[in-house]
Amino acid sequence: MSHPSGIRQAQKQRTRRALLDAALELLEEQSLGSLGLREVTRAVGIAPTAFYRHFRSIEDLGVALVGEALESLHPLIGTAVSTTGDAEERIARTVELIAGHVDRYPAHMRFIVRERHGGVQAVREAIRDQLARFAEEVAKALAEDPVSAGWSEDDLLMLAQLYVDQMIATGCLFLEAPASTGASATTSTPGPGGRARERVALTAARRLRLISIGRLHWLDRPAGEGTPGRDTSGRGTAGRGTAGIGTAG
Amino acid sequence: MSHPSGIRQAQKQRTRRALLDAALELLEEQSLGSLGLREVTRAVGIAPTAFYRHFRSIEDLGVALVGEALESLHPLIGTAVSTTGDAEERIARTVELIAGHVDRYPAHMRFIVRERHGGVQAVREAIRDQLARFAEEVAKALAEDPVSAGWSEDDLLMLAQLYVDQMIATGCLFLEAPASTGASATTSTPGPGGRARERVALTAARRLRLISIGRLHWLDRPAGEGTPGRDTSGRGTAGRGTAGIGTAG
DNA sequence: TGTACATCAGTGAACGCGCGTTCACTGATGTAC
DNA sequence: TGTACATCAGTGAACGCGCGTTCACTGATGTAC
Repeated sequence: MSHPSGIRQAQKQRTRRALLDAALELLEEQSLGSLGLREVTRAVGIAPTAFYRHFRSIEDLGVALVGEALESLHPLIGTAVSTTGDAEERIARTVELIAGHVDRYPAHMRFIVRERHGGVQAVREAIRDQLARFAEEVAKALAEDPVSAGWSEDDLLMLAQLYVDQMIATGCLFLEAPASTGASATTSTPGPGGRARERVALTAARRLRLISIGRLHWLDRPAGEGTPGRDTSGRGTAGRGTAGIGTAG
Repeated sequence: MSHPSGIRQAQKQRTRRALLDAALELLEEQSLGSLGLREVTRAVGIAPTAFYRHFRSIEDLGVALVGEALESLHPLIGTAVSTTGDAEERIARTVELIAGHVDRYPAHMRFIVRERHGGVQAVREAIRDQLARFAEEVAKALAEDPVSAGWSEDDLLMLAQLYVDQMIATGCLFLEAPASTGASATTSTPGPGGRARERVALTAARRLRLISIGRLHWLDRPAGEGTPGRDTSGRGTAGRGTAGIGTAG
C-alpha cells in the first residue's frame, strides 16, 4: 500500500489534532479572523512553517473546524428529534441534550456561534450549508410526525429552521451561564453557576414550548389572508384566531 | 462658554463621524477583532495618531458603534410593537419594517449580527445589554395587550426575547438576500435579488405567525407538568394539547 | 535480515511589511483683555 | 478692533514587534530489492 499505514501517518494526525485543538482553545477569546498562524503553532510547540504541512491557511483550518464542530452536533439533532414521550418530556430531554453537548464540547459550540456570522466568508458559508442540511433533516423527521399532517414543505422547513436556530441560541445561552462543576446534567448539584444554568434551561424550555404550541395550532388559522397567492402552502382549514404581535389597536 | 460652540468642535465631530463610518464600512468584510487602527485612519485620510483624539482603541470605537447601531434599531421596535391591525397585517408590517431598516442601515445590522457573538468582549456585552433593554421594553408593551392576560412576567420576557431574536435573525436573512434596487419596499419591483428578498419575507412572516399562534394558545396547556415547582409562572388553566417536537413514540 | 534510496513532517534562518504607540511639533481656532 | 496667549485636532518621524511566507535543510520513517 502507498500511504495508509505507518508511524509517520499517525504522528501527522496527532500534530493536526493538536493544531485544531489549540486553535479551538485560542478561539474562545477571539475570532478566527484575528487568529494568527504563529499563535497556533506556538501553542502546539512546533515551528510556524510546519503549519503548512496540514493546512493552507487559517481559513482552511477554520473550515476543518466547522466540519468537526457540526459533526459533533449532528447526533444531538437525531437524538432530539427521535425522542419519545409527551411534549413536555421531549422538550425537557432536548434542553438536557443541548446542555450536555455544551458541557462536553463548549469550544465547538462557541466556535459555531461566533463564526456563524463572523468575518471569514468561507467559514460562514460552511456553517450555513451544514445548518441548512440539519434543517432539511429535521424537516424530514417532522414530516413523519402525524402532527404535521397537512403541512406544506415550506412550512415544515420554516419550522425545522426555527428549531435549529433555537438549538444554537440555547447552546449559546448555556455557554454564557457558568459551567456546571463537572457533574452529570441530571444530578441536581447546585454548583457555582447552577442557578444560572437552571434559569437558562427554564427559558429554553419555555421557548420550545411556545413553538410547539404554535405548531400544534398552525392549521387552525383563518384561510382568508395568510400567504400570498403564488405560494402554495398546503394549509387552509377552519378555525379563527387573532394571533397578535403587539397591542391591539 | 468653555467648549460647546465653535468651528473646532464641529470639525472634530466630522472627523469622528468619518472614523465611525469608515470602520463600519470596513467591518462589512471582517470582524472588529481584526480591524486595524491604521486601516481606519487610512480610509478616512488622516494620520494614524489622530485616531487617539477620538477613541482610546478600536474596541472603544466598537462600543460607540454599538450605541449608534442600536439607537437606529430602537424606533423600529417601538413602531413594530405599536402597529395596529389584525395579526396578519401586523406581521406583514413588522417584516416590512425590518426590511426597510436593513435597506437603510445595512452596515449597522451587519455589525450587530456579527459582533453580537464576536471576539471583542466589551462590544459583545454592550450589545447584550442593549438587546436586554429592548426585550424588557417589548415585554412591557406585550403586558398591556389583552392577549397577554394571565401571563407571568417570566413568560412575557421569554416571548419578548424571542421576538427580539427573531427581529435580528430576520434582519440577518435580509442582509444575505441581494439588496433591492433602491426602490421602496412596498413597490413590487422584482429587481436583481427581488425573488430572494421575497422568499426571506415569506419565511420571516411564517416564523412570526407560528410564534403568534403559540402565544395565542399559551394558556391552553395542561396544568399537570410544565414548569417545576419553585417557578411561579402565572399560567395553569384548562385545555389539553400534546405539542410535540419530534415524531411521537 | 540488510542495504540503498525515496518520502516527507518538521526545522530554523531570513525576508519584507504593517502594526500600535510614543513623542515633540504645527498651526488654526478660541479666549482674555 | 487688535494683541497676546492658550488650547488642541491633526502631523510625521521613529520605535520595536510579530506577522505570513520562502527556502534549503534534516533525519526519522517507508519502500524496493
